[in-house]
Amino acid sequence: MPYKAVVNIENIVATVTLEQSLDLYAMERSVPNVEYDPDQFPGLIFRLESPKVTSLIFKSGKMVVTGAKSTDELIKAVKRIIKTLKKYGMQLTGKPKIQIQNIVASANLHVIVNLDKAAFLLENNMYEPEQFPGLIYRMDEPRVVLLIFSSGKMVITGAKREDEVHKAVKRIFDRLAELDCIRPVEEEELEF
Amino acid sequence: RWRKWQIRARIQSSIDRNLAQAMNELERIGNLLNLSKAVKDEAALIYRKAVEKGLVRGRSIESVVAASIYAACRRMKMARTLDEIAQFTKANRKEVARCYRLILRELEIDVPVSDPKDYVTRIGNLLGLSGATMRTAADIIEKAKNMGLTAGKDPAGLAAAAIYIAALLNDERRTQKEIAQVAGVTEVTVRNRYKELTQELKIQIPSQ
DNA sequence: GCTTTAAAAAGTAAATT
DNA sequence: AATTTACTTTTCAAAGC
Repeated sequence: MPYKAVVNIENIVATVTLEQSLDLYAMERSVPNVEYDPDQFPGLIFRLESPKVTSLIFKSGKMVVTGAKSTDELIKAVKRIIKTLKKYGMQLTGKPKIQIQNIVASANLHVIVNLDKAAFLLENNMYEPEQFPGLIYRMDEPRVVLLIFSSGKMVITGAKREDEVHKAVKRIFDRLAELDCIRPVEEEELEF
Repeated sequence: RWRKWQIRARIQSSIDRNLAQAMNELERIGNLLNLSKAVKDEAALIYRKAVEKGLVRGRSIESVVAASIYAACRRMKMARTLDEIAQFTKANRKEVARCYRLILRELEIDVPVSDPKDYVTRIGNLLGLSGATMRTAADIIEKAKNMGLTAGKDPAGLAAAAIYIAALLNDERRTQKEIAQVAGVTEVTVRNRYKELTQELKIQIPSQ
């Protein structure tokens, strides 16, 4: 079974530290299209159209940026968020510190996975088709969680670096192969 | 020395009090679900392990009891959905599921993957179907498994469709609606599984 | 633990048309 | 019966209850 996995980064969650406190009430008044309801959630919600990301901004000057599909997109988005806030009169100084907290990716192994067999032979897994169609596998190294479907498609989450995603996909493919839990796809429609 | 004994005695008495209350709950829910003594005993054993490992701290006794019953049913191959069990508790399905996952992780308990055949037996009995029909349905499930049609699918939905087909083949037809109701799935799910099973297994349904 | 945000996978569900 | 929308699972941070 040749290894021909296709991996896609779907979402990057990152924290941004501005190192200065912010007046979210003033921000809500001057910046358009923001949501702020401190009774519901302490963060102000700011949506950037391009790159399409959503930011949760806190009064401590820390923010959470979600939705980026690459590191480049994430950095570009953070710059634009800060530029936009400045445009509407927010006083921002210093350079933001960006930290990736979680990377969510999808992958396709292009094989059929025998989930019943994998559930029996694999360690640290949970497969409850009454609750969810995927097998949940907690990998120790790299430390990520994979949601594996019988179609050979999967979700990889919990990674902090992109190489961890690729490493995890290769590792689970090898593991499933050695446990004899995969078989070729009869006929696969090409996706473009 | 004395203090250590005192602490141990206090912990033991708290476990005893917890167990006494839990066993009442277990008996109540178990009877409402018409579970046999063997299943209730298994659930009691699982619950006792959970208490000893301190898994009940910060959680309601009722939720952990419900989760223990679910785990016991799975081990004893007594098909019961989480919803069926959770309906007799104040907790919702999500909370019972959380406790169940905790039990699976923290206690070294092996629970086999849910088998649609267990649901065939339960649905067949609830509908008063013949043993022949249930055996036909079990055969359909076995063939579906071998063809890889069951992975990721709700075992209750698969069993419902297999029962629907088997009942038609054995001339004791039941409507999709009544099967869906006792199986705890929607008619749409029964129909979707029915289409897939008849097509992939090339089952010919005699027209009425 | 909860609240909010994003995203994929595949199954199931409910509301419209 | 086909669409659309929405929820199941997993991950992670933020501040506060």
